[in-house]
Amino acid sequence: MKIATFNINGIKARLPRLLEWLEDFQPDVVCLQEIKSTDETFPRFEFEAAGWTVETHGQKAFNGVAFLSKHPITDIQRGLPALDGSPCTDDDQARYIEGTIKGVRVASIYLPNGNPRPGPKFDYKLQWMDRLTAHAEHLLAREMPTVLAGDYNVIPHDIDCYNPAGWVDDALTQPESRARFRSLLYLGYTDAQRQITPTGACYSYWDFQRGSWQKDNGIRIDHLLLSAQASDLLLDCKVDRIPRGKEKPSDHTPVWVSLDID
DNA sequence: ATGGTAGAAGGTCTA
Repeated sequence: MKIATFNINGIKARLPRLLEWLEDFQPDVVCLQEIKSTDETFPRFEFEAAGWTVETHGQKAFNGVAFLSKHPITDIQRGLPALDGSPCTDDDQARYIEGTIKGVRVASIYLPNGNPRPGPKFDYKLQWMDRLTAHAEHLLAREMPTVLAGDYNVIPHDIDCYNPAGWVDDALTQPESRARFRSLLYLGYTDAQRQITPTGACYSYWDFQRGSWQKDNGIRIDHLLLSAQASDLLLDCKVDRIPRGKEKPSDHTPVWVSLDID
């Protein structure tokens, strides 16, 4: 079973490229971020016609997350709960969707960027991460394979950045951001990419500007975190750089895990 | 310090 995460940076602009990649790569589940569409304007039919189950949590113009799945999705939850587990009523940004697919609890996460810093956007990022950590802990109590996949907007270590010195003031490298990412690992989640490839660069994002892709000036911010039950099933995890090199690409490229489930 | 690119919109905002 292959589960991929892909920040597609606009579903309408990426539609033909994404359909091609789905046909080539044949994932079971894709966690999408930055669909930049509402549920109503998501091009649902184009995917359904190709055999995909579609579940979205969108908003106008910004953010938005979704699932594409070859298998049924059950027990869907839209939006990240508040710290106490109750539905969060004052968060109007669509950044989280969760569901069960073939017995695996899967989340598609678009964590706030947090720039500029300091300021309200960085404060929002940190409180969102606190809510994610609290919810991730609740998920462990289900004792089912769980995959938290998405654009975390966190560069976990300097090795995950082409030029750490140039990013010291950025929200993606701040100690507060990195500590909260580590708190997910301390709960017991495994960073699948680092389980398979402990050292070396595994970039998943290259800026559209300054020839970043051509110079491989990338960062690793798209992650798949696995509960122990999912980690026990982990066969492989890779970055698929091919989509980033095509015409009209997203600035991100897919990262995927293969789990030992038929 | 500025601007460089891209997407959703059809004016700026976000990244």
